[in-house]
Amino acid sequence: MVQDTKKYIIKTARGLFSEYSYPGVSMNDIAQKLNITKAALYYHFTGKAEIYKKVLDEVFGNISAHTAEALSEKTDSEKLRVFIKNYLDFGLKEKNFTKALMLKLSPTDPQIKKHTIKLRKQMTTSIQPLVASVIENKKMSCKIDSYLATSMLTGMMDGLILEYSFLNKRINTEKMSNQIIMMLFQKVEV
Amino acid sequence: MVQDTKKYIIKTARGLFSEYSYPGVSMNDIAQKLNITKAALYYHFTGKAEIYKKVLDEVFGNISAHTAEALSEKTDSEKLRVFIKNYLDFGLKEKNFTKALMLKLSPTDPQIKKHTIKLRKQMTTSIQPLVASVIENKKMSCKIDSYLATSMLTGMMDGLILEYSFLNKRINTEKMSNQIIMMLFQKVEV
DNA sequence: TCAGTTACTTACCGAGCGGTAAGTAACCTG
DNA sequence: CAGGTTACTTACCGCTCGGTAAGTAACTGA
Repeated sequence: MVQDTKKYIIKTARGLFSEYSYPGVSMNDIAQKLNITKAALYYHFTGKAEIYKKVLDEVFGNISAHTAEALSEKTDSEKLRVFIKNYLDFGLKEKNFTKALMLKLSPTDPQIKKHTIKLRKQMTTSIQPLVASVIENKKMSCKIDSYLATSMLTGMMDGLILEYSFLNKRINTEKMSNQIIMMLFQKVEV
Repeated sequence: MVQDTKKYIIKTARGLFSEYSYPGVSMNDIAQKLNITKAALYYHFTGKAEIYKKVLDEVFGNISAHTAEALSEKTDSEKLRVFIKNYLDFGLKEKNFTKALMLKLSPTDPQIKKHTIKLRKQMTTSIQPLVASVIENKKMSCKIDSYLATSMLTGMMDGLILEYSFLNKRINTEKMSNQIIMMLFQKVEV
């Protein structure tokens, strides 16, 4: 059962990367947690970078799924609300990981950085139209570029996730997502 | 001239930490850039952590100065605008540094993390009253906690800084600061 | 039964890390 | 001019890192 072992390695690695970030996790750490030797990891993968990339793919797969779920809501503002909530929930759960590392950060390996940028761009592209339509429908007092607004939204969410997990604060994502929408798009939803 | 050498070391270390982050810079890197040996650094400082802390103090000193400058403006909204612009300018200039690392991130050394939290809290505390008054005066459609709003503001700025420097995008901080105010506080300033 | 593959382990490598002990030139002071 | 201090350098330490070569049980198919 090669695939099972591989999947189990990825799963374990993901947990560690999520908790301690890429440079904070060694091949030995991963092997120890699996009760195997480091060399065994090199039987299944070409190296640390490959494992990390596979983890990244999985994480972005989850984000895509959450985004798709949000986009299946009825109204635009509801789509946005669910997207924000899902993103916050996910980011806070995957601590050091979705949080900061994969999104941006210490790109020691240029290939990993490239891969990350590609995946992240996919996500941004998928929600930008939504942000654009929300901005237009909500009659802002002044025109705002939808790309910038999307950056502000994702930037703000990332920033908040970083802030709260850094300070180990509790966060009510339900309330928070409503307040973000209220602040950014002037739409109040009790 | 002990002090001169020390200051020069700090200055050089700051540049490197800013560019490559704490774990990305070794004592050898710092020494090499100064054309001295690694051991010489240990003559002046107890270790890497001490150098980093000194750098952190300097950086936060700069931020405090910028904040004070902003707070000396006449109107609240102008204070806020200048603060945001200064913060963005500074964050983008000090790349990997103010950007992410010192703000939050891989706190291998718990002492450094503690130090960072303390310094960061100082900054937040100094602008929260400003945010509070801006919120109140701008008659939002719904009450928002000033602490949360401050977190959203700083989180958003950090997020944007991260985003733009990660993707190596140019950024017009003048325009950006106006748009942030517009989005967050419904105040337009051409 | 026996060769071949699979899924590992044991034992190692060289490089780089933070940090230190000992030595040494240059200077200042009595 | 001796003695001590200052500001270093040379040479090392132990450790961990990512990665590899070689060996080995367990299973598989002819």
